[in-house]
Amino acid sequence: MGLYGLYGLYGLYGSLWVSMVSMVSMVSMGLYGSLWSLWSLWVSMCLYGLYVFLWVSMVSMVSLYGLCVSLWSLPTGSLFVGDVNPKWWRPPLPRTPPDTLCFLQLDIDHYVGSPVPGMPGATHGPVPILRLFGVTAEGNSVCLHLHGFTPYFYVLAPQGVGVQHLEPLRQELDSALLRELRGNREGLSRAVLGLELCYKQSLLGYHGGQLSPFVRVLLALPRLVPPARRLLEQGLPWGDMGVHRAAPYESNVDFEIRFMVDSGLVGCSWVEVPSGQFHLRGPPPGVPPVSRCQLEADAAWGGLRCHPPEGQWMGLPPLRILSVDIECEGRKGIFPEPEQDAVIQVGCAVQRQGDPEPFLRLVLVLSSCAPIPGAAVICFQRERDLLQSWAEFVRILDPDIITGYNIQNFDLPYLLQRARVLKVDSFPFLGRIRLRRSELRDSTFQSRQLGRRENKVLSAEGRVVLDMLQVLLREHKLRSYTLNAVSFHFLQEQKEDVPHGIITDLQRGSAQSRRRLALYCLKDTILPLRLAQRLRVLLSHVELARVTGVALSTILCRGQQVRVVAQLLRQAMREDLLMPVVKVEGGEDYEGATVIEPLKGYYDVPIVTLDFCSLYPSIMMAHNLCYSTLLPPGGVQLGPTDYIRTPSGDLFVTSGVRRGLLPRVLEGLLEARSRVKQELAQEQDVFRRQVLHGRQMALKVSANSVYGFTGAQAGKLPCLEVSQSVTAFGRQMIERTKQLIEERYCLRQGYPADAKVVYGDTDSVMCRLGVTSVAEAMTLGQEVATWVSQHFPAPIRLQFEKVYWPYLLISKKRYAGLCYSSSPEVSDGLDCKGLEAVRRDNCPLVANVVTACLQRLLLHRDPAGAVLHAQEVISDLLCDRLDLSQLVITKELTRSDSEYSAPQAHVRLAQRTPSMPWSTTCPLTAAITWSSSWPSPCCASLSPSWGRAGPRASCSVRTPQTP
DNA sequence: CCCCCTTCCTAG
DNA sequence: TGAGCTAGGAAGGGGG
Repeated sequence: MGLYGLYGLYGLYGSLWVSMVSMVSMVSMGLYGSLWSLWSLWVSMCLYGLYVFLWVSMVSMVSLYGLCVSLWSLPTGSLFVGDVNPKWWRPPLPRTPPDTLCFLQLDIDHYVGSPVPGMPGATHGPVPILRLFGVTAEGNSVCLHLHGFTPYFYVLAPQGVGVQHLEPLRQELDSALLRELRGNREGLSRAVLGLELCYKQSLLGYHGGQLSPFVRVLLALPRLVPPARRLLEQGLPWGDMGVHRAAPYESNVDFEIRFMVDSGLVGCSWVEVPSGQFHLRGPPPGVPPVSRCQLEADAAWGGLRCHPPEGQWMGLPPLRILSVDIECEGRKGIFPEPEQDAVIQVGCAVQRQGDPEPFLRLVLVLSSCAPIPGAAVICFQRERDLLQSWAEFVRILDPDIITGYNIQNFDLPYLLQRARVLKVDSFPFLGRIRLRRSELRDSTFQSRQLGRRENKVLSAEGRVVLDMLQVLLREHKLRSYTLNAVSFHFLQEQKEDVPHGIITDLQRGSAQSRRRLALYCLKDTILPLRLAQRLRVLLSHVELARVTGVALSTILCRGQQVRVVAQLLRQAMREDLLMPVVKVEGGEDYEGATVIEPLKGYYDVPIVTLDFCSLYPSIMMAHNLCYSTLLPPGGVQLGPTDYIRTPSGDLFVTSGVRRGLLPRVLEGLLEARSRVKQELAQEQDVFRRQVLHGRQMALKVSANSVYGFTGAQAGKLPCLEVSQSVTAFGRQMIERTKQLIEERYCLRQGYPADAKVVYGDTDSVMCRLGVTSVAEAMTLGQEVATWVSQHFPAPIRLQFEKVYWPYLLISKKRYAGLCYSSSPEVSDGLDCKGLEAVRRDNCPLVANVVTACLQRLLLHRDPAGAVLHAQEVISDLLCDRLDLSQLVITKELTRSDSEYSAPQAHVRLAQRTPSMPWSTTCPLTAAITWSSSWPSPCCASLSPSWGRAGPRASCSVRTPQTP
């Protein structure tokens, strides 16, 4: 009796709590969502009652603690109750609640909610609450609500401002803001929490180092920042100081970034809340949980401890990675549309980070399906049950990361839309917040580099969507990005052979044919997991998040700028420097790097390549180039040794006066890079080497993008003085290097020959030093590099990179050569830059022919033979590389026998190829022409000639436009 | 035929 | 309100 009483009481109590907590969420949901949430509320109420009942009645059986929490996580429906595989649950919670709350944070966001008693910050009205999602070392999922962190920004105050001016200004701004809040439905009573007078400096420009008065504007909600900034910028009365238009600082910093920077928290790091400083959500009198995580707690912002990702805090907990793939019942020749075409199968594979294999394979099939060993098959008669069950599966499984191939733009949107069409009300709740509807958002991403890219974004709070297609598009330049091509390239493994056209037929066939489709579907979930594993995608992205200090999801779905901003802010904060908000204006372009005029030709002698390592970062470090060291024209007067004039005419103070922020940031990145390179040198495992290589590349790209950030005119903080100084130094350096080498390494100075810089681009020079062997070239190259380096300030360093022999220089940015980088005996193979062999805007035949010709020329060292056997090359290609049935010789043209020209063979080939992803299905045509003029204006040529300097040759082929 | 523009993709 | 940068070759199109 008593127990039943408790049950009902606690059920009521719980439901009240849930309803209160859900109020705010419901505001943002539509009517439909609200209806659903009411229903869910009812279910939650029952479950909560049951949960509390179990809790109270089994207090002594502590081992059931985990089970209770699991029950609380039960899905809202009951489709699965009989089918739940124990492996689906996360590991149970430890026997006793944790003493300290320690976990790896994977995702950070914030929401506006009601204050929780006992937590810092406002005690009534809406408050911003940060939310950290993560996983403990034991593999339990965590949701931590952090209270008391306040959004803020700064404005520059007029000289002579005093604390007495603050309260009138606060009231002015406060009432202006509240007036703008139409309706003020949340009942905000105070928009401006406070103004603080502080003394800081702008990080833009050196102004003698004096501090200026700034006002720090603390606001009740992050969304008040833009209007507050606008009001202050437009001008408000500052008491007796009159109306002042105040320049804003750091008002364009995202709330989460602000929080991470201020807390010293980097992405994917371990955090800890000490004993007694957090309150686990749970049974009364605790606050009821709102998430699906196993552990949920509240803590004050100040109670969070952040462990730098070093030593024991470098590892990762057993994260759960869910890979998903769906099959649709498409109509003949029509791409599946969720408004019409059913989802017939959903494949899932789940792997723990660090495990070699998935521990769970599951496929949900519409209609019957024959069993599959090693995989669970669940059959459904109705599509809506299938969809609902999948969503419930996701909620039970509680994955940290959702992966797959093109899930971001296809599978997930399709499922969501299909569920909407079929009115599967409980479907779109895929995140970790119980009452939060998963929504689809269109985002356009535009940059000069990548062009315009349209993406869909699924909201699933607390889970990270990691689409392998997006990762590969960003990080690898491939000819084709189909899952099949990519798997073959990286795994030497391919998809199950099921052509698109027969999917519907297989579905409509028998249990056996649906089994075949299920195998195909499962394979498509396994392949992305294997790809991610082989390319160490998770590890390298985690590393990037840690290095640049932003969250994993930021790394995955945003650009380079936000990473630089985060690093800049961290550095600036330590020195009381503030980031101004600059206006975007379409400025004119600035001058970039020098490309040395190539001495075109075929070189049958060793050519030494020397390059400046991390040229632009090292220039910025060597000359202390930064926002904070820029001396504006007509600025403070300084002694002649206190500043430098860059080759572009801009002035910067020396590091003795003030060390720049950017040089410091770069130091951090490059030191991390050299640590990784040391590791790389000791690593034996092929694939771990690839990771480390990828990681050091990522650090290099991060360092290089610091320069790009200063030149990004549509960016957060462009500073062309910095970027044009960097490139101007670079231009000066490469000219100087050429001059130094040619003046010292010559006959007149006692060297065996006159050295010649035959080519160079941005940070590299290719030199003919007059030596006749690779070994000599390496030795002399080292010496030259060391000697030249002495002429430049640290950390600028010219290093020996490799030797080319032979070397074919066709034009700027187009060359090839046989490469020796470590051993003079063993070549590293052909290196080919800019030629059609490495370009993706031609059909594969073109690249193949060019590669074959380059091999003849550079590997077999037989330029004449390359032409004489032109037909043979084609025959080789026909036989070895291409399917004869796919090639048609449409035209055979003249064979010139003029004594001044090499034999010409004009052959027109048509090749049917699977189209490139961005191309249509038209067959591509390649015209291959051999001619004697060089460099040839022909569309395609491989043509040697003999001049006074010896043999010369060029090779290029093009694809004509498809008619 | 030349010149100038755009588009694509690469080098660094 | 979110987007790193410039140089440069190959090729097509349009205008003179």
